[in-house]
Amino acid sequence: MEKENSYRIGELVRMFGITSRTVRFYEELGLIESMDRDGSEHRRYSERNVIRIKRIQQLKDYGLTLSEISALFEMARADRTGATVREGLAVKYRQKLDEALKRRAQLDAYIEDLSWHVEQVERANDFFECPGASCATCRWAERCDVRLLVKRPAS
Amino acid sequence: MEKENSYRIGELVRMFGITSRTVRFYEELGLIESMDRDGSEHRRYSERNVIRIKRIQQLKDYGLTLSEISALFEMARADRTGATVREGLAVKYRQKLDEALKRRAQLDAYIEDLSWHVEQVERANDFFECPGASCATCRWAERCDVRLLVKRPAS
DNA sequence: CGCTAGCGTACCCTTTACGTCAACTTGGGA
DNA sequence: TCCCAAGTTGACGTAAAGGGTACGCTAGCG
Repeated sequence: MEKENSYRIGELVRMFGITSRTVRFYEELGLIESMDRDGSEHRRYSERNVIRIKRIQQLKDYGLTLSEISALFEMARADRTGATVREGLAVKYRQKLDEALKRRAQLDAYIEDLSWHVEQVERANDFFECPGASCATCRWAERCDVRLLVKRPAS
Repeated sequence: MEKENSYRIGELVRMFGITSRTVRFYEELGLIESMDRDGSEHRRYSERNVIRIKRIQQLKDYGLTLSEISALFEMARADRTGATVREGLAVKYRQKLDEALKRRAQLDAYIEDLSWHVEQVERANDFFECPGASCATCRWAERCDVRLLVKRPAS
């Protein structure tokens, strides 16, 4: 069996476009552990570690936090068949998907609202400054420095 | 001219469903200032302050950060005609709208991707654990504890 | 006068995913 | 052998928008 080749931290940095701080941070969290540094002071990483970092990045891309990822890894250590972990992952994915759908609904409403307001402010229907003493909206005789947005009528 | 009526901080709390800590925090940031406390130790707020808080909440709802709001207020202090501020506001709104549109595009892609993955993981096509020695994806003879997600094929 | 809810200041804490020193130590090429 | 880029530990900082607590003072009503 040939010697497993190993990477130095800087190589990971270049591979993934992350910083060495990140790698060490992941180690702190127990997400990865470097190979035995036997004697050397410098960390060495196996192919396995590389894959693990890729995995972390993928899960991160799908919206899992590092602590969720950590929990999954923890699970994996106890459950070598993978069934429980897969179940947990499915749950997480569904959960993130639900959240995303909810976010999208909110975002749509927000976009609609905001585009209406953009139009208003460009037509000067929405004042930031009270226009002066005769301002009908304000309840003060003198100038005021805030004025409410025109409320978007329910369509 | 009748005496301007004033509110105590607790009243604002009840009005807006915010905490007194928040009100004082806004004061710290210079977003609002209470009326002159002349003599009293307790803050008093005018109608003006009330409107201002409403204004802050509206701008916050449209995605402006407190520091952006602060910058606008700062502008308003210098520019009493309102033209510059309105311009600034329009720019901010457009900017937030653009960001929102971009976020929505990303979110849509994310949702599509993730729903595909949900399906995969439920069909057990996406392993968290390597299934064992015969695993075709892994490059090691022994078990490994991470395996890459199946990559979603470009449709 | 006395009570107590309300208000005051001042300080640290939260979350997430690292960034940024500082001050050394080490590894590997010339 | 020498040198310097690369690596090390450890501590502290950052953003955002307040939350939480401690502990003391006050306003205003009966």
